[in-house]
Parts: sequence; structure tokens; C-alpha cells
Amino acid sequence: MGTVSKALKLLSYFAPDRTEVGLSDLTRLSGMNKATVYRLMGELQESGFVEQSENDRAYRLGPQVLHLAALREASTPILSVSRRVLRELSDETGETTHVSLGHETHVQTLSHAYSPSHATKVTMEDAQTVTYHATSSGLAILAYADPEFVEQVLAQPLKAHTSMTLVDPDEIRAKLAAIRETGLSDTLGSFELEVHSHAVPIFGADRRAIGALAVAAPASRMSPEQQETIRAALRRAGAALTHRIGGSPPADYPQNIPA
Amino acid sequence: MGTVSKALKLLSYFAPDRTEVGLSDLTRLSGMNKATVYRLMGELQESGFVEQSENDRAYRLGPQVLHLAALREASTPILSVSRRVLRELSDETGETTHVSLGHETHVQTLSHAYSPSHATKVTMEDAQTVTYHATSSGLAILAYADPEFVEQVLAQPLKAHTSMTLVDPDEIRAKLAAIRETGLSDTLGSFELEVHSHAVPIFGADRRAIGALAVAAPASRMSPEQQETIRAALRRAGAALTHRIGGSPPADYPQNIPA
DNA sequence: AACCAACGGTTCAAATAATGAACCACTTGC
DNA sequence: GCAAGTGGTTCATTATTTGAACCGTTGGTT
Repeated sequence: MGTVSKALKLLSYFAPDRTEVGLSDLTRLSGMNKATVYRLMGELQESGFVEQSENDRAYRLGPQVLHLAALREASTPILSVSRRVLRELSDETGETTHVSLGHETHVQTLSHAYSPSHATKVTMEDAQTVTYHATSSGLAILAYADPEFVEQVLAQPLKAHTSMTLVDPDEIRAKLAAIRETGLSDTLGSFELEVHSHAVPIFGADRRAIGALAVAAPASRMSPEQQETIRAALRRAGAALTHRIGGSPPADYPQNIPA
Repeated sequence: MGTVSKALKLLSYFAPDRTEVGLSDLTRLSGMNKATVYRLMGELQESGFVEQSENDRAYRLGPQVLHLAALREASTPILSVSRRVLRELSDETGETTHVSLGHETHVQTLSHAYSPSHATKVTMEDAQTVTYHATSSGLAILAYADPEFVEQVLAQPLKAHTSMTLVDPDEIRAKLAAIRETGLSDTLGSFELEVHSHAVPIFGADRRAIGALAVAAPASRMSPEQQETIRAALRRAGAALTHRIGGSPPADYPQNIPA
């Protein structure tokens, strides 16, 4: 692993529940030498990727990441576009919605929206890291990913988040095939019990799945009618989001599924 | 310069008008060896900071920057908060508004809002890089920056963007002192002719200026009354933004300026 | 069709930068 | 006043980065 990768890996230890990290923590988390971490963080700081708290000297992400994100948005505006799509989808379905992006080994939630319709709802945090195999979003992405990428994901240890999580690679492959039939994935309690989640893949300009759009609802509220509402709304919203970021679904993506 | 800094410097060549850059371009822009650029970009790609176009192999910023920005927003939500502040300020003043962040050698616009009030307005792009000395935002930040930082900025060559740009360090120092009197900066045509811009600094938790909030209007529309409206609105909005990101103005910041 | 220039990508000995054990100064809790 | 934690620093050893020259392709010109 090159020096640059090591430095960037240090950035990955920031998380929603750990927005500030000290030098010693980073050293432990990364397993690198303290002097190395210190120097790398110093370089990251010079470039504005992290900044240091005045009093306790803990590191936090710096303003430079906002700048780069603004630039990325200028070319591929998935965030700003998805915000509106999420808002509409939440209003339409009355449930919590979110978009996620597929990464090398995991899926990251990017943005979410709540609906005021119900007092009980699935709550979310942005920038959460979740697994491919246990989430409807992750499975939706996998269903339209390169087969070798799927195998790479399935070759890793698959954690059983709940008793409902699919951890058998063969079962997951079957599930992915089923998802490809409809273009829509759903999981019941496989990441968190009592949560019934539906998702559709979002495609980039190269017709590959780059992320997913999802609706998460309490299982208790998931009547067959509600499920049909969600599936229809999700299909429309997903197609809209894919289109508005300049992407296109692959030729074999089920376009017009009759009710 | 360490390897990490070199890699991160490569990211700085992305701009609103150059969202995709090829290997040879990066080599020329950075002055580094092609093999070096290739390897560094490869590492940036592995970490998801950039991705490569399928057809022409040009690099563009990757999804990882969005993830980090979402995290940064979770701890210091300047972007999401500023969006609302900008909206209100634009509605109130009828003009274009924007927030910028101060960096080592330059200022970067982060987000902006337009007003529908007038057909003619100042147009903006997010993630633009501008100079400290020629913009009201930059001067507002400098007025509340460390004196040594000010000298560092003034020691660089100061480009005359227009005939109105202040380029004499002494004149700029005088201007900064004047800004400190009122806590508000304005420039007329110093970055672009015919644009009259007002700005207030935004302070972080450590009471240092981290950025600026600005209103940019066509000079022709800037009557004394309109100017007073803008100054008052800007003062309020700036205080609100500083407060809502968890920051505080320094003790010597003029708080309640009578009209 | 032959040419040329520019592109992305690759190689490997030489040069340079990264590394890590041990260190210091400081703060916190007992 | 001790012990254990913190952030920060040093410097000989080591491993990585570097860059000139290379290859294969592509697209435009003669």
C-alpha cells in the first residue's frame, strides 16, 4: 500500500459517531506508527483535508472536502438532485427514504429524507457505512454489478446483522437473480429487525449501478397495498434520479413492469 | 513536499470549468513526471477520490469526496445551514448571495443563491477559486485573520483583476483597518467591473474567520437605501450563520452598529 | 497507406522519502 | 509525586518514489 493510500485510509476512520479523532486513536485504529500518522495527518492538514481542534488537538475533517464535493456536484449532481427526489419520494410513500453509493467493499448512505406522516419511522444518519449483503440498497447494486465484483463481495465474511440476514453466498446469488427479474430489491429485517426496506439501483453514464435509492419502513406498516405504492413510486423515482444525473439503465433493466 | 501533498495537489486541478482532466494534462499542469502522476492518480482512484471515464480515460472527482463532505457536514454543518441563510438573504435583499471559505492562498465559493426579483443579476458558480485581495469576501476574512497570515497573502503578487482592484499592500492594510471599524467589507468593481459586493466574515468555534457571507449586486442598482438594506440584512445573516455553525465572533467584533 | 504526434500506460536503476523505536514535554487522575 | 495517558520529535535504517525512456493505440494529415 502506497503512502498516499495510507494517508487517505486515515480519513476513513472519521464516522458520524466519531467526527473528531486524536492522534493516539488514529494510531491504534490504523495500526500504523505514531510518527507516521502524525506526519500524514500533517500533510492532510496542510492541504485542508483535516483541521485540528484548538484545545484538544483532535483532528476533524477540513473545509477542502466541501470544496471537492461542490466540484463533484458540479459535474455529477447526484447529491443536490437526490435531495429533491428523496423529498418527493418520502412525501409520496409516507416513509423514510435514502440514497446510497456503492463502494469497493461497502455501501455508504449519502442523504435521506423523513416523512411527517407517521410518528414511528425508520431513522437514519447520513454517511453511514453498511454492508452489501444485508441491505436492500446493497443487493440492488450487486444485482447490476460485474459478476466478478459480486464474487469479491461474497468472498468476504458475511456478517449476520440479524437472524434474518442472508449469509449463504448461494442464497444471495439466487436473491440477486430474483432482483434482476423485477429491477427492485427488498429485505425484511435483514439489517435491522422490524425494518422492511425496498430499493432500486441508480445507474451512471456508463450504465453501471453506482448506488441505490431506497424506502425503509417499519415492517408492521407494510401491507400489500403499501408495498405496491412503494414499489411503483420507487421505480419512478429511481428512473428519474438515474436520468437526472446523466445516467442510463443497462439494456436488460426491466423498464415497464406492469402492476 | 511529501508524496501525500503531491497527490492532494493533483486534486486541486479540478475546477468548475475543468471537471475532467486527462493524464497528460495533469502532468503538464502539475509539472510532475507522468509516471508519478499516473501512480498517484491510481492511488486516488483506489480510494474513490477520483474515477476514470470509461471511454477517454479522463479522471474526474469520485464519490468518496461526497462521503467525506457528508461527514464534515455532520460535525460542522456550514453547507446545509448556509443554504437556508443564503435563501433568506437573497429574498430579503433581492440580490445574488454566496458563502466562501478562506484557504491558504485563496478563497473558494461554496454555495450561492439567486433572487428572482430582477432580470439582471450577478451570476455565480459554486467551487470557484478567487483571490483574497480583490473580493469583498476575501477582505472580510483577511480583516479578521492573523496579521502574519495577512502579510503572507499580501507578499504574493497581487493581480489587478480590473482597473479598480487594490494591489498596493499599504492600501489594502488601510482597507482592512476600515473594515474592522464596521465589521463589514465592500468592494466596487474590484473583481469584476459593475459589481458592487458586500461581505461579512463568518467565525468558527475558535473565534477566527473561516469564511464570508456576501451579497453581490450590479453597481447600477446600488442606491444608498439599497446599500443600507443590504448592510443590515448581511449583518444579521452573518451573525446567524456564525451562530448556527457553532462559531462565535471575536471580542472586538462590532456587534450592534447603529444605523 | 504511410506518417506523425499525442495519448495512456509501463519499466527499472537511481535517488529520495517514509519509517519506527525511543525519546521529550505536558496534562490528568489518584 | 507518581503513573499513565496525551501530542509531538528525532534520526539511522529501510523501503518507496522517481523519471528517462520505453511500448502500443488512436486520430488526424499528407
